[in-house]
Amino acid sequence: MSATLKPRHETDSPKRLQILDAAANLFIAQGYGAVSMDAIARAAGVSKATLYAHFTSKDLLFATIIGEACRENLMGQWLTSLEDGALVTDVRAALTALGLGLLRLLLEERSLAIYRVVVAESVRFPELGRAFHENGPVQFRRAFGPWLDEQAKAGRLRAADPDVAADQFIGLLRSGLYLRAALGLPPAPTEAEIAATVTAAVDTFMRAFG
Amino acid sequence: MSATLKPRHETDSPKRLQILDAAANLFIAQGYGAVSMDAIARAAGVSKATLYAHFTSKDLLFATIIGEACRENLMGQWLTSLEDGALVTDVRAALTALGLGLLRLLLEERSLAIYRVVVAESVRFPELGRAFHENGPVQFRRAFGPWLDEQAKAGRLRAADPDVAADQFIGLLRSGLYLRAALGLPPAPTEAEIAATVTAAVDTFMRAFG
DNA sequence: GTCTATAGAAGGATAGAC
DNA sequence: GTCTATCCTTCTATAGAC
Repeated sequence: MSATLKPRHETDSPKRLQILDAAANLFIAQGYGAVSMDAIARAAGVSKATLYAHFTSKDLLFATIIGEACRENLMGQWLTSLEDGALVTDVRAALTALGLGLLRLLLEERSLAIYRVVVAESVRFPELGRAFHENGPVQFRRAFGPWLDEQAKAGRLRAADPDVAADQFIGLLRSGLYLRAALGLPPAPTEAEIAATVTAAVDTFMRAFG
Repeated sequence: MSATLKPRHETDSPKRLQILDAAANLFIAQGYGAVSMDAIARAAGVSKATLYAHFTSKDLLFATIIGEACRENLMGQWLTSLEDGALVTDVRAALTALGLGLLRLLLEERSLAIYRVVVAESVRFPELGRAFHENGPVQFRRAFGPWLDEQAKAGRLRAADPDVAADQFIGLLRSGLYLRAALGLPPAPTEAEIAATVTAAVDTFMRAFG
């Protein structure tokens, strides 16, 4: 339950990488309780003894893998789109591009699966909740807030608390569609629904802060 | 896995009610995988044989209990506040009262625990996702939408798609605080934070739809 | 209906050979 | 490091007595 959390390295043994990959797929898809160490060993093509030679417990393996999944930047990659030259002065276009990228990412099956696992196990594994929060909302605020301030200084947006505005933008994006998808309810979101949700979110945001 | 789902009745045997109560507390607090039938029997003060006499499988017991928890109206009780006479003509006050009631309810430890369990298990138990969605967002739309239409007809709100507006109001309420609480991250939300979140949500909503 | 006792399977973790 | 084989615990579910 307490040991060193080694991140993944290219120098890691092939077996270790096999274990990490197999366990990640299983844990992310099925959660902690539904996956056995037997199943992981089988999927990784190693014996259970080898598995335990690399990870001293199931808890440690789980925390390592899901923590790493959270740190693989849920949102960071999309924030750079705010720096796109053509969009700097067109607030609505910038928000729409950002919103589309973010919502598509949030609705990917892998993102949803990580969300389900983290929400389910964050009580027993508090470090997972912290990692998810830090790499999701917190990171978004850190990048989006300054951009909002910049736009406000340029007179293209009303001055407001940037953290609140950032949270509300995410909240608007996650309205409606997201919960349905997180619960796995059919029908799966269509690209048209995603676009409509983003448009509605940007409309509301611009009316409030434009 | 498939059997008749009997709801709770006053005519039910005391043992059955003991089982339902004990199992509900355990499942809601710890989820499906972490709770054993042994633990439920112990907490209910009955033997495992008695437990199985009432519920033919762990799956059935789990689905019965969580489904019932979803149908115990997560939101319905608060929608009546919209009919409060004094608030009919004061849109901002009505939204603030509604928002406070809803957000406080959503942040209760029991509501959060149900959310965690449903999100975690809705893939394996699709009926739970449906029950949660139907008794949460869908029911809210059904009550909030007509109220919005009414306000629009009275000229106190701008005409807009009531479903979208209802979803966005929930989205604004759940921005920031809610995810942190769902992940169990300290510090626990204070009443001041709740009030500030509601005020900010109503502000944004009124700027967009007022 | 309710209990004690237990079957039968699967779980996490380890010993010892190579 | 890696394997096979196995230990011990815990799990779901049931048989049989009252």
